[in-house]
Amino acid sequence: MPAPRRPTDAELAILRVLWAQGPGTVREVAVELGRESAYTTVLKLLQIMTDKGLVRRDESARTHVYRAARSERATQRQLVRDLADRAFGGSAARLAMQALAARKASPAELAELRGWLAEREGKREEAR
Amino acid sequence: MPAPRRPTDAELAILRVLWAQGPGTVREVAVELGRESAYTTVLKLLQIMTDKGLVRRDESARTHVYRAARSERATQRQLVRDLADRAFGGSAARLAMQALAARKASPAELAELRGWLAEREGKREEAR
DNA sequence: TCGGAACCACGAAGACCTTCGTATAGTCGG
DNA sequence: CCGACTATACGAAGGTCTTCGTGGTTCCGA
Repeated sequence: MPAPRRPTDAELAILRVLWAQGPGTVREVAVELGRESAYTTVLKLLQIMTDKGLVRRDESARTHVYRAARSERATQRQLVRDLADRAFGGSAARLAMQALAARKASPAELAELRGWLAEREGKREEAR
Repeated sequence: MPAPRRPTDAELAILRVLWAQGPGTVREVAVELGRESAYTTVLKLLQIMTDKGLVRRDESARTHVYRAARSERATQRQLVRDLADRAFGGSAARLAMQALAARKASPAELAELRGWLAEREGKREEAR
């Protein structure tokens, strides 16, 4: 089995729809993507993604139903790890700081992040 | 001017060398990359990157010297923003949290991150 | 039953990416 | 001056990505 490649841009756009809407048909995905891409383009991509293992296809009905093979979280982690390796010397923390600097986060998001860090701090204390 | 595309994998590998070592010749970059790619491959990529505006070339000497056109930080920000848009609904904070969850950060890095957040908190207080 | 609508499979075009071989020309030691 | 070494430029091959048209099938309403 060759090394798993990361999803391409067009593939990611389709995965976003499947994650948000749940499993769906080619038409449903195409409609959701708007008139950006023709029906057959979406079809072709989904076929390729099936071959790659990015989505799974239910062929029991005439109109096939596709669903994402991996969760949004798992895919996000893969992409983040990949970017950390390619551009941040493998450091996820440096990536995280650049992310916060690159785009303003809402107070709610910052609070969530602080909570997350505090919790981790707590666990470290416990481990002593 | 067309929309600036993000650096490709091979381009990023070269940029990493230029950021770490400072401006350099084709040979210096090729050596630093190891035997992964032939000299002429690096040359070709640097020529393309020059056309794209990713690097600048000093041709005053016979042996040209290349340097990154944009700083490492600026490029990292662009990549992070791009990934946030493509896979995190535009939220850099969610990206940051996934990054921290995806790969263990060292205590030093976590401390730095806490300090960064605390400082931001301070600034927000000041602004009142 | 018949014609249109919806479906899937397939192929091919065009754009990029990455690789490297070959051609050509400047440089320098002997 | 000449050969070896270095440099740049260029072209082409082979791969991936994205797009969409065409063809063939199935379904369904009139």
